[in-house]
Amino acid sequence: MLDLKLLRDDPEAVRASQRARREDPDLVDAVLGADERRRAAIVSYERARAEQKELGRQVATAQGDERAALLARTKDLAAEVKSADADSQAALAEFSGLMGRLSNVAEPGVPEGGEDDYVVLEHVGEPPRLDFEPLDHLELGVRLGAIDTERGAKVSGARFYYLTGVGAQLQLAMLNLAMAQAAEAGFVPVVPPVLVKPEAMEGTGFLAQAAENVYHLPDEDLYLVGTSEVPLAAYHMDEVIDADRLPLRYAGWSTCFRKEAGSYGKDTRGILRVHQFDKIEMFSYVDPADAAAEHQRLLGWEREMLAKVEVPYRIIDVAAGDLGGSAARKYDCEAWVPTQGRYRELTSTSNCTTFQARRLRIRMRDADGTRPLATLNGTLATTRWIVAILENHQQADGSVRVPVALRPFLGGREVLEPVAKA
RNA sequence: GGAGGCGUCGCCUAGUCCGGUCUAUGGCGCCGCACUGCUAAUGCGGUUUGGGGCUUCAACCCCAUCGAGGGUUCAAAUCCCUCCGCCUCCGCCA
Repeated sequence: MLDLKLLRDDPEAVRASQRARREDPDLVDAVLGADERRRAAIVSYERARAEQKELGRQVATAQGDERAALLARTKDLAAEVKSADADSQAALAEFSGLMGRLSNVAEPGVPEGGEDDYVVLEHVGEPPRLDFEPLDHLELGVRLGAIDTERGAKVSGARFYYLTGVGAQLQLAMLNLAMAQAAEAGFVPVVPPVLVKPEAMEGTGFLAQAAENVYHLPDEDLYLVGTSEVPLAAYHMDEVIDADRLPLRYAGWSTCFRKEAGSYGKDTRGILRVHQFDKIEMFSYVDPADAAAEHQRLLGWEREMLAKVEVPYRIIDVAAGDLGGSAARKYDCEAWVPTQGRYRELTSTSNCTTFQARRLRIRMRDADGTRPLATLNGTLATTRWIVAILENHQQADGSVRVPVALRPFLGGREVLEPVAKA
């Protein structure tokens, strides 16, 4: 939810942001109009209700004819209150519907434009110079006995897979390494629920543009989360947090589910784009004044983790039109994938400012009072990282060198060797 | 899954049977003030949350809020319905 005060005080700023996001700037005026109508309706209702209450007090003590007369008057008032209440509820529903469609205001400096208008901030590491024809991650995964997409499809359908043997161990090692790093940095490790109520999904902004990618269980009206950001954000829903407890940092480990609607034919090979994967997600609750700095810190922890798996990557500043509704700014780290000759997203960190906190009613309290805090999130490791690790560390004989930091989590193993086909 | 109990403004709690100054009681905690060598104790005042009005600010006023949402009624913490959560017992089962 956008800050209504900001919207009232500086609608032009919100219009500009909507334009930069390639969303409808006229929505701003529609929301402001609905806000006016809502306020007027509230005033009418409160006036009628106050009168009704006053008369009610008199009825309570009146006797005889006086009481009968009062009752007649208050009967009419009851009808008035009822209709004023209906009006204000309708006005509120209209307002909320429109307000909910407004995206967060992009941070100053965010590149304008859409998906392809990102700005590359930095390159880290060099793509490996391979003096042999590289195999792609699936070919490598099959040879290592690590990835089985055929059986994944047999059992569950397209975009499902089994991680087996060293594949399963590699994923566990990577996730454990990430969780260890997060814990070291002061994050509270969390294994959250992955089925959540509509309120949690709605509050984090995933039932807007991203709705088509969300799995829903209609019998129970529960949603499968596409990221632990959802349960980590909703964790403090409806709470007021003392400022001296901030920042609160959580690292969630969860399986993530995405329908990948609209990506037919894209990345169908291997485990780059799948319906189910595992992820370690960092999530921070901070004072809004500290949000931009926290965003940089999250990016820093992502860089630290990427360095540990020794893959070359670049950092991009995602353009306004590609931010998603909740984020004010988003940085992605994209790893080099040798067989594709391009960079692919491994992490994404978003500053959602107070947008999610308003929807989820999460506030902070300090000497200045109670107000919404800021939430931020960032990826620390996902199943997809296996793609980059296998491809960048492959050797001519089809074996894969294990990055040094991962070795303790893989029983000291330095190389993953091909196995006979199962 | 079945039966029963419970849910009150930080925590505990009165009120619910029998609707009306409930404009929600009291205690604890917390904040302010007073008193007091310090601390403690005591006294007085304040202390849910959200929204609106009026305001330089504060004060003040109004509306909503007794798990959530409906309903009955002139009037609901109180009566009725649905849902949610917690507890106890029974059943079932990884």
